[in-house]
Amino acid sequence: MSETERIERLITEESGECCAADVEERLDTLREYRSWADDDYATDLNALKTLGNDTRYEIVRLLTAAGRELCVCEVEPVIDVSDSAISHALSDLRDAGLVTRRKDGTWRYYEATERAEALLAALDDTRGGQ
Amino acid sequence: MSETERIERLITEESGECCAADVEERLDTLREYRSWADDDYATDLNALKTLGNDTRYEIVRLLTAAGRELCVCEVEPVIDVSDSAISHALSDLRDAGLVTRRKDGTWRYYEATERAEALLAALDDTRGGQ
DNA sequence: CCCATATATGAACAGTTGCTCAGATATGCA
DNA sequence: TGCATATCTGAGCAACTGTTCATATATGGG
Repeated sequence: MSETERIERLITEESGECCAADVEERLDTLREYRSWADDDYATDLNALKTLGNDTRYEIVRLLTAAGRELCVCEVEPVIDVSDSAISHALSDLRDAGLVTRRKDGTWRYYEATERAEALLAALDDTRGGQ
Repeated sequence: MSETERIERLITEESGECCAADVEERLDTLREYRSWADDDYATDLNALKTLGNDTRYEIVRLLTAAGRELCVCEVEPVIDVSDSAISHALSDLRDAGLVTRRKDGTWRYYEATERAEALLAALDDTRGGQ
């Protein structure tokens, strides 16, 4: 059973009839839907991948809840992994465009970006929806 | 070097002075930031984990671009993994609250939820921001 | 009731990920 | 310039994930 045949069967059930051209048209339309901007694709997906991890998600929630930049040493007492893991996490988050970094002496201050806040807000705004 | 000492040093640099009570207060505030709703936590994180995967992300983008429910057999010709992988992906997306399913005979129609659309919109709206 | 079709499920295995440990930078001060 | 502190980096390994293959379920029609 080829996929083309299945689409043909589907269209037949939907509209009562179906020719080869109908199948091609449907497939073209579907392929069209899939062709979104390729440059953004990797970046966007990476933002989701990066935020979709306990440690990194917790850090971003913390930064957002604080509503201000936090020093690495303020993050460490609250998040239960090693200092090294936090440093790795912050670095990944920065690469993903989810936090920014400011240097001040040996201190490093991190703050959630608009993008991170928008993603959390999307979650907050759609809770309980089906 | 304990974390408490580092916080003490930070506060001293920030405000010129720091006593033990200042450190405790700062730590309490930080811990407070971290105590968000625990029920939602797992659900929200799971939504991000689930969407942060090539196949599943592509499927959700496809459904959103289509702007209508799609039959499984319409998803399969466009996404380059086995039928089984697509079925697994759709099932995971449904568990995560990112798509809904409607049965019609042997066909299954899937559609992106508000939550999925909100997350994609958050990405779309914050592109190019630092 | 039996068969064909559409989709779902489970096991298994390769690939990826996230943690910790050890050590490397980098900054400020004596 | 040498030391202490704050943070970062890389390697290594255990744990997790995503895919495929084989098989199961479910629905409709003859």
